[in-house]
Amino acid sequence: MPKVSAKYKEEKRTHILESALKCFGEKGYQATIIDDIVKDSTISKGAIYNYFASKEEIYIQLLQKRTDTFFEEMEQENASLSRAKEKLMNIFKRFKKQELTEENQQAMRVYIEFWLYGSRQDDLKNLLSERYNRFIDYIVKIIQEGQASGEMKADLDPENISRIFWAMRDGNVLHYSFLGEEEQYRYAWDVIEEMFISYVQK
Amino acid sequence: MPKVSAKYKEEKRTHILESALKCFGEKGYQATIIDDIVKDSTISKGAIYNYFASKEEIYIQLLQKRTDTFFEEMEQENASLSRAKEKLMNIFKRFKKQELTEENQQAMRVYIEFWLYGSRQDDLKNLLSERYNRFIDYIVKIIQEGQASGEMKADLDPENISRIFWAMRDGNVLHYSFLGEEEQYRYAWDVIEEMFISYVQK
Amino acid sequence: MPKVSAKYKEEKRTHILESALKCFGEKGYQATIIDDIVKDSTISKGAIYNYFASKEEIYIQLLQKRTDTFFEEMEQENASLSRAKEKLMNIFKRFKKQELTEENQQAMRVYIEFWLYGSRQDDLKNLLSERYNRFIDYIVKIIQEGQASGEMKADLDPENISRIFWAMRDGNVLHYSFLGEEEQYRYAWDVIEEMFISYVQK
Amino acid sequence: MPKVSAKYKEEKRTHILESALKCFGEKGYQATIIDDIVKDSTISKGAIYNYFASKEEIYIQLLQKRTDTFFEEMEQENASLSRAKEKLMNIFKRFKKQELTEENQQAMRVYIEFWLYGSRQDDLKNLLSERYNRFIDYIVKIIQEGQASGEMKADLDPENISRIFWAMRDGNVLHYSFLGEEEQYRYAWDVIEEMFISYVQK
DNA sequence: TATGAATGAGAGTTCATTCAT
DNA sequence: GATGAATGAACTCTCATTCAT
Repeated sequence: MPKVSAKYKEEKRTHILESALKCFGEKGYQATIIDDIVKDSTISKGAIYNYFASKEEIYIQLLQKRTDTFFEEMEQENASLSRAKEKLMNIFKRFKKQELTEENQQAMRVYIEFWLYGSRQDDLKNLLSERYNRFIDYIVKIIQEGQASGEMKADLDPENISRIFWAMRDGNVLHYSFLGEEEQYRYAWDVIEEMFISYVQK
Repeated sequence: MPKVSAKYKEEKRTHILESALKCFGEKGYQATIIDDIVKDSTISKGAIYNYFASKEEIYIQLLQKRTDTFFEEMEQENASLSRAKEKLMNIFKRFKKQELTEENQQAMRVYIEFWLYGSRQDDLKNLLSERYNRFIDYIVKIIQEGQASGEMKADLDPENISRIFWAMRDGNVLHYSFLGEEEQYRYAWDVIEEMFISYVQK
Repeated sequence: MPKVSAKYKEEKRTHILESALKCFGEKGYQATIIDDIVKDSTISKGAIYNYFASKEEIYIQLLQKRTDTFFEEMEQENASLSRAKEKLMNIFKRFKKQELTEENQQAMRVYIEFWLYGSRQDDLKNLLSERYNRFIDYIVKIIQEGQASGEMKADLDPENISRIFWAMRDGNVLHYSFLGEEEQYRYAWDVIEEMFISYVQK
Repeated sequence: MPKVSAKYKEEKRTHILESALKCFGEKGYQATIIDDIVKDSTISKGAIYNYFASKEEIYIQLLQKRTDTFFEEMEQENASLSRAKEKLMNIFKRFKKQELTEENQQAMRVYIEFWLYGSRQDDLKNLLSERYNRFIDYIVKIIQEGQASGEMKADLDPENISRIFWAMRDGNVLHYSFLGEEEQYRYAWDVIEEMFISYVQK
């Protein structure tokens, strides 16, 4: 019989992850020290290590959680849409709205940094690959739907197009997270959407 | 009367920078320790500090050197081309060829990591901003030329288009540097070129 | 809820300071490395840095603590004495007794070294100036009392006399700390007392 | 047959010593790095090591040279004086005049620092002891002359008196080198002279 | 479970000294 | 004799992780 409820533990985990995201976003993963998270969360160092085995694990779980949330929300929103193009445009819309919060900008930074960091460590690489494929697949399916319904060009390679989509998005986020210019980010994203949609549709 | 020739010193600097690029590329800037560079270059730690004031300075000089080289080479190649579209396509071609070397893949990684790293330190931020603007301007001018000659759509915002160009490129490089799949990178880049060119031209 | 009591922490601090004093005394401030203090105190390097921000801060706190102790003790002893001359003689007595311990000899050395060291760094200079003035003032007041009560010559400049007092003391300590000859130090100090007292009194 | 004259070498040595004194005075012995001396003297690092075996040796020779110069000059000045008291007063006068130059203030600092530094190393300790005794003896002889001629109290212990003299001087110099207040230094020295002379004379 | 003091293996950097030219 | 580039041991300080309480 556990001393504290599962709910209590889950909340504490979430609390730590939120603080970690904030710290990683502000200072970067490598530059963040555990004491930063202690200070921000007001949870003791020992307690943090009760919930997570290492600093790296905090990072990983953070990523996992955000990825899961992204797909849950996207799935839900897109469920009501029938056309592939609408779904695609909805994703563009989401990124346009969502990413302009301070919190999200930091989250993006964290995720790019981790990408670089993770690409040198085999155990992480698998994890990141899986995650990457999930994102790729998501767009692949939409493109395939569009091709099936005749909305999109039949001769597109869905996987390649999907890669391009995420490359554009990550590139834009990379620049934005560095430059911090909301207006220009949004503006660029609009034009990217136009370019992309006009390219894939018939 | 200098002890060694300027050429000798220049070569030594270059040698250190090459080793540093290799190490940074393999392990990342933050994860690379000076002793890695010592081992790779077989130059003593003290000697390295005779040529560079700090690990950060090595990074900066690396960036500077590569940037300069890029512009020199690009300028030269493009000098013989008269049409804006040709110039643009030449840049696409260059990235397609160039980036597939192992060395270049690492260089890209280094440059993206530094971008993240630098975005939290004011002194570096200025440096990176300047560098960024140089790249932006380069494409801006080509777009403007294309608009003036009637090759490209008149209603494009050259600066925005340039941002998009670099975002796409950096995004693609980011993915490629992580995934390391040459074929797919090249393929994606081809399609990006097609999409981009067809979008900007009349 | 603190993990350990304030008393525990205070004792640990004191323990570190004692080891530091011993090391600084034996090898000098600059020549002492943190590992010397680690070895002597059997407290880990990290723990030392939990209590003090830097090697310099250890030094400063050491100085502060000893200065405070000196004034507290002196104040207490002199409280029961009514005549200025008695107070002055009491200080002489104290130095004669006190300084012959090994520990004190080292402390003196440390304090002189720090004086030289600090005289080149502006932040320390202020600190040392303040401390110096505290010592000067202490004797100034006694001289003024003596002048007011008619025990001491009215035409003395109390501040100058005070400076001379401390110059003589520091000079004597400097020689002693180098030569380590207790007997001669004590003997010299007796004669200095005689010379000084006979000069200031009516 | 030497390639360069002995005179040339001697000048070069002197030049290095002058620069070293300047550097040591400004930054302290330990804080001075060889490159400071290189810069100030415009003599190459290698050349400096041709003339001196180590940084420490530069220090030692500096001390030796200044000590020799002091005694030579003092001997010469005092040769023309017949009375012990006059000789003593002449030494006081010398210190009053001499020490107020910037150069001398630094020299004093150097000498005190070295004293502390040297007191922990046996090889230096002997050297410094010898030097110390030379200074002690110098005043001892004057006191003895004064006692023989009846100018000074017969019951003084010349060695102790001499120690006191140097302690006062070094203490005063120590304070002055830190505080840098010429006026007060001079003023204190005047009063010390008065106190000392009146104490030793009949 | 929670706490935060303790640990110690590194990290970047410095600098006296050497030695090939 | 002169040069200054090269060397590498040594230094201060950091911080992820552990563990007694």
